[in-house]
Amino acid sequence: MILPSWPDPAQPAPGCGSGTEGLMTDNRYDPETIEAWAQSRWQKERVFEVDEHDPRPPYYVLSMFPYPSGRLHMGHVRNYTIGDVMARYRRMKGFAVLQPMGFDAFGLPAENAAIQNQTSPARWTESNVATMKGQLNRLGFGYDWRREIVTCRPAYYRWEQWLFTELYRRGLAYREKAWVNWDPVDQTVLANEQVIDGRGWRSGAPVVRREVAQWFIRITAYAEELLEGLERLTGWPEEVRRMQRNWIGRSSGLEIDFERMDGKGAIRVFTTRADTIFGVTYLALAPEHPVVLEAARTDSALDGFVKNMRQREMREAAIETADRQGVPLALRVRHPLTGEALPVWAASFVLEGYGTGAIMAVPAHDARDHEFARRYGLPIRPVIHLPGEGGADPQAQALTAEGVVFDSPGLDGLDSAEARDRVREWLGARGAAQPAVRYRLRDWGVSRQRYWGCPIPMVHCPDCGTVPVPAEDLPVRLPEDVAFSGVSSPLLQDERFVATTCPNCHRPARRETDTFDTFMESSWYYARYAAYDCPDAILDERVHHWLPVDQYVGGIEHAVLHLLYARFFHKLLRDLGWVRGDEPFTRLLSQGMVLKDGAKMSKSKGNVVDPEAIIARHGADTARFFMMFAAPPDQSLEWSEQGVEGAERYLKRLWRLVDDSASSRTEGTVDPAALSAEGRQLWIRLHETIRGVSHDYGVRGTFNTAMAKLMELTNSASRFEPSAPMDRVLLDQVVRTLLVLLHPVSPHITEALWSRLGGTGLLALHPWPEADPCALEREQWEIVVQVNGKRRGILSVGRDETESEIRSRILTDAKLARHIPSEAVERWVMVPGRLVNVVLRKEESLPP
RNA sequence: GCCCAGGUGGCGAAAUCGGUAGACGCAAGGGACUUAAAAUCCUUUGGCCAUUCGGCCGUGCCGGUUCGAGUCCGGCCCUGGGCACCA
Repeated sequence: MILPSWPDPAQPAPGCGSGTEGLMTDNRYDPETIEAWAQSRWQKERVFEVDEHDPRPPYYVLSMFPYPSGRLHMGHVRNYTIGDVMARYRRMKGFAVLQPMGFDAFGLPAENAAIQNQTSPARWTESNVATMKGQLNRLGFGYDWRREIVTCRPAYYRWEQWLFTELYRRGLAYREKAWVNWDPVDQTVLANEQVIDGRGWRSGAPVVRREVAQWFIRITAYAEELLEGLERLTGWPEEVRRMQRNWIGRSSGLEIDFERMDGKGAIRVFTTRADTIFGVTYLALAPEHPVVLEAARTDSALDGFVKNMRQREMREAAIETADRQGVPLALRVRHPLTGEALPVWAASFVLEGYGTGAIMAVPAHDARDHEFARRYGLPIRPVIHLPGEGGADPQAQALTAEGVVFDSPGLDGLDSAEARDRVREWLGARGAAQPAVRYRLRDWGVSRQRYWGCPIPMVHCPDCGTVPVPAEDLPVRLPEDVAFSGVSSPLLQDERFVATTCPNCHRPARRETDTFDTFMESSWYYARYAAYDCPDAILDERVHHWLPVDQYVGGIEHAVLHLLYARFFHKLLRDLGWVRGDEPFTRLLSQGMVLKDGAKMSKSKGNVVDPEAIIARHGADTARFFMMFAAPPDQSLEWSEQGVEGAERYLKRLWRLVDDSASSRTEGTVDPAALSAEGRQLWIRLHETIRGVSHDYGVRGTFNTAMAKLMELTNSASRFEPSAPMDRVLLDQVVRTLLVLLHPVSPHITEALWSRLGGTGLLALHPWPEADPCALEREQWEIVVQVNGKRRGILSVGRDETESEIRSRILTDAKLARHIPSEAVERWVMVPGRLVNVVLRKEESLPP
């Protein structure tokens, strides 16, 4: 028996890839050696490097880039394996696949680590980047590393700064004093998206309210488009779309003016229930509402209440749902329809940031208004009832559902929707109301009082005010040799950074010391990969070749943070003329978490499994195989050391199959007519596997079922004993096809075995096989025979057998017929190729 | 409280369009090989009844539609996730 010997990793085989030269004669499966060998082959052949001149059609696969925390964790391994499998599959399908990788390198952990380890955030970060890059390569992921983006490098962030100044010039970025979420541990402001259950998303500390001057980007200007665009994102999981829909939180209603009886103008409220306007018994204003603040100056009780509200923590505000407090103002307003004088209250449950910060309270039909009214003895006036129902006592409980209006002159008998229309017409005609659409979504606060982030390119000039840094002066470099002591940003004390001149008047001025929220960097990196080395602009025409991303892969935890911001930035870039199309990511796969003992892996739980240890023990191919086999990609995956061993056992079995079949294989073309009966079965199975696996990879994205099908075919091939000469040709075909189909998941072992079988070229570039339709056209089926829906047996049926032939065979089959008294058959349900159900008349069914 | 997923053997899971429930793998039991162990191979494995042929039950619970339901419909329970004073 002559087998090609192992290629020597030290002397990679030449491009033609016969792989016959080399020194190794050992037949053992040694992952470490073959993985290094395969990786050096791909690198030498530049398999993963693509550009826009490639004649193959483009396909862009992107996995969410990691924060360089130091080492990869299992979540990364899963995420990037899914991405790599999709990329390798599409490459074999003939696409020029762009799969880039980079690092989301700004962020707070670098500052903490720098203090702990007496190093600088820059050095710490860059060293982590190097480590993690090595780990990614060790796993065999096929990235075009020429395009690498490390976001803390000026070549990248200068364009982020430039983009921000453009937005500023267009009024899409602005600075404003605002009540913000302040994280007292991280000493910084948080966006609403970054507050989870009243706590900072990273520190976990209770967030407090503070009024600080902040930079904002006007995401609300795109709220409608961001919402509407979700409808067309059919390649996204419904779950993510729903979460974004909730987050944007559109509601449409009416803004209504209530005239102040002191003659000083009006208070404007926002309501979605104008149909209840005759049920209004008071107005409630947020504690931060300007009218409240003004009144508090001369009202000490009110002033105390306002100060108290300001100090409460966000979390308490959430818990205190039941505790609705308020203080009355010495002010009345006029009801716009009845002219009645209504009291005005400052109330804890009204939010300054939503609507107009003021509501018309209808205690009979709103649970919050109701509780507040009961607590302070305010009147409750029902104006809605449900048709055909006596209904509960409106004094005891609010009726919040829509219904039919009563006790409302001019609206009586109308349903809620009709009544709203009429109120809008009445008040609109008098200029006392206008339709309004409000969103839960707020403008994105992007200022962070941290050091390790992208400097906000603005200068504060005593004479000219806030001035953007001109494009030719960008980037504003973040000084990297800083003295690092405590929690506050070293930029505040760094005169070399802060002291500058005004770009306008050239007199001394001060730089902005806030840095950007790190979600800024990840909002546009997908586009920069396409124009990674463009030196004089943010992007260039190459983005039109690659964008949008065909397949994006990442964790569900970014459903409303990163994925909403990136969609927003894409629209900004589109409106500035840099990209085409409305959405950045056509298809999205949200992969599930990696669990151990039913819980998310974390240091505090002590259940972390280090990917590097797994690779050292079992090899990258085994790790990748297990990740794909153990669960569908969008579900959580339970880590199992025994499962990993099972995956390794499978790869060893495949290795042995190639070895063992060496003497019984013959190269050539399969002629189905010349196969033995068993050979024909295997041939059919081969082509069914090709069809099934292709469907699983390309359409369903269920890699676990694809692996199961490959294991079945492997088992069949191992058991197969060739009898006809053509059987030997078939066996060769099956073994080779197995390698091709498994390659996206376990690329190294398959590349090595391919080389060993004398396969031409690199398997990584081998065309994907097509199933032979002749093999899929079956001549024989096993169909199930049921009697009254109960399975009673199985019957082998030929393609040409008629229904009546099948029926008579069932009635004469000894095992089946005893369940069927022939005179009792009521009807035959026949599903071709599937089953036959014999339905008996009830009273004549046989007892067991 | 509102919205959304999910609940299938001892475990991870499969069943793709309403048509054989448990593919594939893990674990466990039995056996082969071995002086022995590891590795590997063969074999059994949802529950109950039966010496055998075989039968009955079984996809969270209760009901319904259907010749036929893990899959569709109604109600409920549990787990996980998202949102949560949004007017």
